[in-house]
Amino acid sequence: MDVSLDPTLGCGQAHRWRRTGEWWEGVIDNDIVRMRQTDYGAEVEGCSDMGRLMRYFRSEDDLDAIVREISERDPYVASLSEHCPGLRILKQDEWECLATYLLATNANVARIGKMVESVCDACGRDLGGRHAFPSPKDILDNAERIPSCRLGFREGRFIELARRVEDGEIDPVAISELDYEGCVRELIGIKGVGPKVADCVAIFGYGHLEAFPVDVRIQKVVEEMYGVSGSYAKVSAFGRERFGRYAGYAQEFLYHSKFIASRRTP
DNA sequence: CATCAACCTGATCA
DNA sequence: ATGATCAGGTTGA
Repeated sequence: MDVSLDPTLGCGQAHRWRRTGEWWEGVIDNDIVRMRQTDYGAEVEGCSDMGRLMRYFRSEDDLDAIVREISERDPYVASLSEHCPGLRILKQDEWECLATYLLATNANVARIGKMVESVCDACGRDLGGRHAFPSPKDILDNAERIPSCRLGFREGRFIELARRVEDGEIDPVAISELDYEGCVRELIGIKGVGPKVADCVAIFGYGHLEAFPVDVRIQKVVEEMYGVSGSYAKVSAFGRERFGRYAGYAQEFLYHSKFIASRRTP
């Protein structure tokens, strides 16, 4: 499997990966996984289920074919993939992805990571050094520790989400049966989940690669490059129609192009 | 349906 | 150093 760890794990799609020297350390389910880049792919330590790891990295995604397909619709955006070869969209755990992105509201990537790690430390199973992402029950059983995580206005939404999932009002597994539109419709009904978070969960948690999440950065790029602006619905629909079933990958390429541009311009 | 302030906190900027 | 600003948005008016 071809993969570049830096753009894949460091771009903010998953929030539990930390880089120390040449090693990336993260938590997948109940494993503390360490990875480092090799010529051909990645070296892995600590993973008890390589099949799970392959699914996590969506090893079935043929990156060249995806870029080719995007290229038929928009060669320029496809060419942006050269800035981040080996970038893969991840397939994260549904519940973890939903709960994590609920916390992402109006916070920067650094802060999201801290909130997530804090919640894991406070409520998740101790794996030895790192903690697993807590189940809804873990959160409810340790609710008194949540205030120390300093989630701010997200705290109430976070606990309510845990309660509704634990009570069966929300079923993250059942949502995986739905198509993209059904998935988003279902997610948006959750308090604290708007269109942006729903799209992120649809793509990173449920594997709907046609989702085109529009954050402030993508909003600016799309306006600059295509002159498209306006409501969330309008811009994200533009992305899906323009780039097709791999719009999510196109979104990543655009995201990284903006990153490079903004770092070059003081 | 579009617009807009308020929202917790902390990292970043002036 | 210390205060303003803003951040992978959502909500409710």
